[in-house]
Amino acid sequence: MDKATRRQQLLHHARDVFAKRGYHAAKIEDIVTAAGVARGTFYLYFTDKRAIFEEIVDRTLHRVGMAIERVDITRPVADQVRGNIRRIVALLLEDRATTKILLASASGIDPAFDRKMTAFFDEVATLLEQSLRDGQELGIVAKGDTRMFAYLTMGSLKELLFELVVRGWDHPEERIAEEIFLFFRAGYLRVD
Amino acid sequence: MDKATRRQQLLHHARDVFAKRGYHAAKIEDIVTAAGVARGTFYLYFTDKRAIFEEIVDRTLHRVGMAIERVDITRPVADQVRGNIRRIVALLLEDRATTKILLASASGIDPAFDRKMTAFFDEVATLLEQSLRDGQELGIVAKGDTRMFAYLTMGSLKELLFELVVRGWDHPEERIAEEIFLFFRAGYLRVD
Amino acid sequence: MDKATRRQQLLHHARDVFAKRGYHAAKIEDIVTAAGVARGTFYLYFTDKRAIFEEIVDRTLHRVGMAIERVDITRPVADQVRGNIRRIVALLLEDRATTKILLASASGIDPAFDRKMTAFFDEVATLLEQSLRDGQELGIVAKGDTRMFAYLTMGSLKELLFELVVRGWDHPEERIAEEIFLFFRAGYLRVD
Amino acid sequence: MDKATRRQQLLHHARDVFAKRGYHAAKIEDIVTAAGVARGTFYLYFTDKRAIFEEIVDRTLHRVGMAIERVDITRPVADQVRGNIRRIVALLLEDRATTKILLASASGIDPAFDRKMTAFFDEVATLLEQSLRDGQELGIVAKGDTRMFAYLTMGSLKELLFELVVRGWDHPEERIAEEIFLFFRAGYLRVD
DNA sequence: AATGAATGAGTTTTCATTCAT
DNA sequence: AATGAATGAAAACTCATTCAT
Repeated sequence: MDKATRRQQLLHHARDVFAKRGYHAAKIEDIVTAAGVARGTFYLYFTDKRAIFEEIVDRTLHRVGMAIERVDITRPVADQVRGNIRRIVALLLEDRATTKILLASASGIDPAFDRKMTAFFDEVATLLEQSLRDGQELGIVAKGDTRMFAYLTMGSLKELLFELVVRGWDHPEERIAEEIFLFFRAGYLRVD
Repeated sequence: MDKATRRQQLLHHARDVFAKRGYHAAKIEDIVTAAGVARGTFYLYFTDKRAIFEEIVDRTLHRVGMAIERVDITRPVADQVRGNIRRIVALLLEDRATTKILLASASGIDPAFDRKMTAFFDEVATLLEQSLRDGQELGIVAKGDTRMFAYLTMGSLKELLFELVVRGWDHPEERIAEEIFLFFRAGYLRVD
Repeated sequence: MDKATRRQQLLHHARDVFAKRGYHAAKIEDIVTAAGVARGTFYLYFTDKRAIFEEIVDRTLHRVGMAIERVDITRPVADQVRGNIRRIVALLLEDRATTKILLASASGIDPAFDRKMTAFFDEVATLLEQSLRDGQELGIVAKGDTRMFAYLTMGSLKELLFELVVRGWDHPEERIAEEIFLFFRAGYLRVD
Repeated sequence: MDKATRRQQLLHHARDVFAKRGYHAAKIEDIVTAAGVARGTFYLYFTDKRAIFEEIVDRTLHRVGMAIERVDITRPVADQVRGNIRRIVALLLEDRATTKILLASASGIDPAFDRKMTAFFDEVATLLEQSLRDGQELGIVAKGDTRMFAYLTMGSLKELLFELVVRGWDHPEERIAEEIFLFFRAGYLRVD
């Protein structure tokens, strides 16, 4: 087994252990047992527990970052928004273990790591906010605080994915993105 | 100092410590130092670290539960919904330290505790879902999966409060509830 | 048992363990077993293994430093030199375990500690050198490199004490200082 | 590269690593990296870390042993003593890395090794003592404890070389032996 | 009730040594 | 012979909890 494969193997099992137990309850022992290697082997590939956790999280954060495309307001907007939602949802449902880690345990690790997560979501919020501002100028986004819209958007997505992935709520995957889109477009309350 | 006051004092300081450091990084030592009592005293009032954490969380969960009133569809709905949002937001912004704990560290404690948090949000989601179903029958809630609406609702609220409380985002408190209400009523996207 | 006594007890047993095994072979386990306390107790009194070792060494280094009196050249010199030698020898033979540590294991601990030892002996050498220079001006110290005389002096003392303490060489204690004095005064070779 | 050369290469680099870091801080990894061989290769040539260290030390101990010639009292003594000092000093200044190991880290390795060092210096002390006894009979060594003279001699030499090699004290090499000789012959104190 | 010293289980990490290739 | 990945024993250190005073 070559180095890269062994690394993958450790990442793979670590991901499962973190998803199952959470960061603090996950012991190096659990990871190496799952991977079927000796304790010392772990430290040949990762400097410490935090490093492997960070790598797992980073990889997916990066993919999520890549999945979000800035909305081009010179083209039809609806499908671009739908596309963004769809890509994020698909990506996060594809590797449920990592999504679980991301949404359920990637906080309270240590100050530096927490800052990193914060920074990521800040970045996404800022990206989103810019699009929303562009949209307001074109009249395709309602008036209101765009930062707040951004948080409301992220929060609703996060919670939904959390329920789907962490709590195993069963909902037809293909309809998720569309329903979220509709929620952003028209809310659900029909009162005056 | 009588028993009840001493308990309060410990709860108070524990809350601050948990809010500042998170559950795992918070040490009993930190709490008793902050409270100005001896280490052993802590265990006269609480069976263990988890117990005091749970009590802090429970108290607020309970208050949040109490703040949510089932919408009475025989009366005008809009203000009842507004009221629910307002009460939750007010309550959670009133004790920011506890809200911080609730939204940033109350997970990954241990399986039993995690289940309890899950159960609480399940309960809220179910309550919300019932209201949404009632609303659908009356035509004041859009068609669609009510469970999903419930999650989207909770998620957006949680994220917003998280940003306000944990990250210190500054937003005029009095307008928060109204803007959330509008978001649920009409979303923000104005595309076809 | 009060804190100070417990500290002393740990210092006492640690000294014996370090003297017997040397720094690296001495385990915290050995120390706490010898002291009859739990492992954690050790860390209530000392931050780590190095800290207790340093404290043991420092205490004696300090006493040795105090024992050396600058020779006052306006008064008869011989007895002052004798006094210095006598005090150092007496002090180091009084607590043989610590002297053993000082002469046999207080090196190779870590760079910072090694520098500290170095600094101490440098200081002693410098003190000695100054006295030797004063002596040269008065004609009671032979011409020659005073730094070298200082090292030769320290080295001969160190080795002798090492043999007495570490290797258990038996030599009448009361005559040691006088014989060393004679060695510095006249060497032993009687060749031309 | 043949076996003998590879061995030499490992010994050479091990010596440098031990000199730089000391026995305990020197890692096998450091040695093989310096030597440019694989970790496993090390164990083809040496049974363990101690073995290579011992070989480095032994080699020089042996050369020092060889350099000391028993003083022949039927011939002029002064130059024979001078010669002994000169040979030892030259030999130890020639390979400063090994001398550093010998004087700064060759203790606290393990009981067996420590005994070996002890035994070597015992042997030298005994050799020296015998010469000193012979000398006393001829009247060319002062009265006094010859064992003590032996230790004082060894100690002064060791410390001086330690300062020259380990601490980088700069002193004209050609004069060292002569000054030491003078020290043994007449000390430096000129008091009554 | 209050204290705070003592406890020791639990975990991470290091690194000399082994061994399959 | 050479390699270097794998091993696992060993040790330090932490901290929630207990308990004698």
